[in-house]
Amino acid sequence: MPVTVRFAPSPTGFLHIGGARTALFNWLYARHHGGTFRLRIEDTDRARSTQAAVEAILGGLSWLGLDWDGAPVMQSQRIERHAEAARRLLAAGRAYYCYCTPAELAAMRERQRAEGRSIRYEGIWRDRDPREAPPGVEPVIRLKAPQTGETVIRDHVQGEVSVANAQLDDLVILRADGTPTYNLSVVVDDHDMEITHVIRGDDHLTNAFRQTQIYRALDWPVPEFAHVPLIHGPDGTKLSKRHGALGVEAYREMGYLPETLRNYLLRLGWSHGDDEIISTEQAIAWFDIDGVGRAAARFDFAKLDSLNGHYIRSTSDERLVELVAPRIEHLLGRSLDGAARARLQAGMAGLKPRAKTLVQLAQSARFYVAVRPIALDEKAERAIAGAGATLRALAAELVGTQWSAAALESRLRGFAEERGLTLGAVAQPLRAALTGSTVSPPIFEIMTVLGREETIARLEDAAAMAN
RNA sequence: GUCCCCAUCGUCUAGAGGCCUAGGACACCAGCCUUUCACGUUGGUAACACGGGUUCGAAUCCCGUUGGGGACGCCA
Repeated sequence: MPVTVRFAPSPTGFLHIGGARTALFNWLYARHHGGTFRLRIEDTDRARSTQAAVEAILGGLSWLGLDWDGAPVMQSQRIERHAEAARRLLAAGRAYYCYCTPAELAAMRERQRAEGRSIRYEGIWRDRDPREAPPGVEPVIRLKAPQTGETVIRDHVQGEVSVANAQLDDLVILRADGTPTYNLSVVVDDHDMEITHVIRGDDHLTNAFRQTQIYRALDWPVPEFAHVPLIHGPDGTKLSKRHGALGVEAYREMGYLPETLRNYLLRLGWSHGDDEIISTEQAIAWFDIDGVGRAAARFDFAKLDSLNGHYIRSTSDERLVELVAPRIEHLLGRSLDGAARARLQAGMAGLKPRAKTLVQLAQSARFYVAVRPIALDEKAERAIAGAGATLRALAAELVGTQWSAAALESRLRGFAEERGLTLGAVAQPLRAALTGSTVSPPIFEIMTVLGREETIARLEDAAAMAN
């Protein structure tokens, strides 16, 4: 049977990093096995689902490069089909009406909590005659779950996991208003979509037991399960929207490349020996569930940064200019003309090994396209303080110098030597004058990118400021 | 509280009984390279949670303890 997997987010917020990894694993599994990767939007919580969230999720997946097969299934459009399954179970005697009110159930849970017992529905209406139903109460439908024995799932990550059926209660499958609940909807949709492998977060492990019971009641085959450990925050607890989990678009804004995220997320919980830098092609070739570990992992920005630096370094100058130009335009509050972009392009080779993120790259590239007189930071001001005469002499010296990095370097070395200065003593004020900073790419490279006229003008600007 | 899961350097992990004096990556420290900062490169600090078994032999198997996490909705 061909592999069919799905990613089934609920559109109640952005696509967070845990969801992104789940999507990645499903996508890789499908691509590796030549199968199908489907999307299902679980929007049956009409109160919390929003169209904006649907778009954020689709946008996040697209940015990550995870393309799905076919149109996304909107779960809300299938509730009639779900309800029908519930009615079928009712007719077959595998489900029953329950007339408990939400208030009664809350009181029951409260009592159980107080008595230190496990919290579950006690089957009050399981065998009770519906004719005893209190007037005016719309019933829910509950699954008549097995009460003895155990339910076992064979999970591809967790192994064989079983739970005593006595631990599981008769869950609601259809609400009083006639709408289906989560576990029923998932089972019906996974069945109808012919999902062969359910790969999802560990937090769904207990749902797998209930879903297995629903599959059995419906006489449907149970799919393969793979429950992937969760990604924890730096504090070691589940990432959630309420404690700092970020959407993938936040990572984009912070200047991470999609290939970085793919590689990083892949290595969080999955491994292939000692391999760290793994291209997407390689990942598709290598990925399988047996490489997934069983322990939760913590998210670490330091490693993400390091990986991103690697991918920035291996990205073409052209693409980097495309990515960084809008950020610089935003910083500057104006658009860049062709000459400015040409400078960025020319300077990119020296800029990119110094950046971990596109944010840093934009910041460090800014001086190339800044308009004179450029602003100097504090350290740069200190670097030129008292160096006015040197900078002026340097400007004069540069008028007739051949304009290549090699020629400039030998000329500058001579200039420093004549004055009994180290190269650094000349280079630092020069760097400060040209870039406004004490940290930059190689100074001779910068001069060739800036050109003679701009270089000399910036030197004179700085000289004037220095004394 | 009940149930389920997990446990190797600070972090991500390799490890499927002898190849382990436990390997790699990030971070950190030191050196080299060097006009600054990076990049690169060399070296270093650093872990099998604990206690019992099983075995000639255990990071690897079993049991327990401890610690961590997850789930217990007419949310998904």
